[in-house]
Amino acid sequence: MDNDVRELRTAAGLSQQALGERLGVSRQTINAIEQGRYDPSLPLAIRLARFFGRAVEEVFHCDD
Amino acid sequence: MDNDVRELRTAAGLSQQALGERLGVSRQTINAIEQGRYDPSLPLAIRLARFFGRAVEEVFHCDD
DNA sequence: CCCCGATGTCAAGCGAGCTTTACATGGGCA
DNA sequence: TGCCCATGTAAAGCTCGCTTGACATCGGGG
Repeated sequence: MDNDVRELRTAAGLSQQALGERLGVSRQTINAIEQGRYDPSLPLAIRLARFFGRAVEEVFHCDD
Repeated sequence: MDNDVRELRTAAGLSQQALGERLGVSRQTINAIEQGRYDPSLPLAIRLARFFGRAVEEVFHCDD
């Protein structure tokens, strides 16, 4: 399950810290998601996608 | 965070057990999600939405 | 050179997601 | 009546999602 969070975030000109604050999570959480260390919870995934104006499926890609 | 899983499942004529088997999770997991006892993980949410031919956001509604 | 913002990462801790096993209820059908 | 399917629920256990706090590195600007 990889994702486009880093590309979308940098394209938006935001730091991991800034994005975390906008979404109500810590910068470590954003970092872990970008690195693929774990998947976000469903509510966080929806907030992330909505923040970038994309569908969840467009931001998070299942590898199967 | 409520969802339309029960409606979609019954419309598809499937039992909780049958749906769980199709998606690779237990029937208790399907039951808990339908009852809103907890949210599915992101990969399971994507599998559920895809199974019913919907977008994740169409099946799972954030209450905010 | 020193400072600072941005990133990477670790450890400890807590609650959520999911499992298996098990027991209870209600409905339909022989 | 008895059986079976579907559903609801509970306990115990494991891993994951996320937190705070901390420390390390790198690059740029004074």
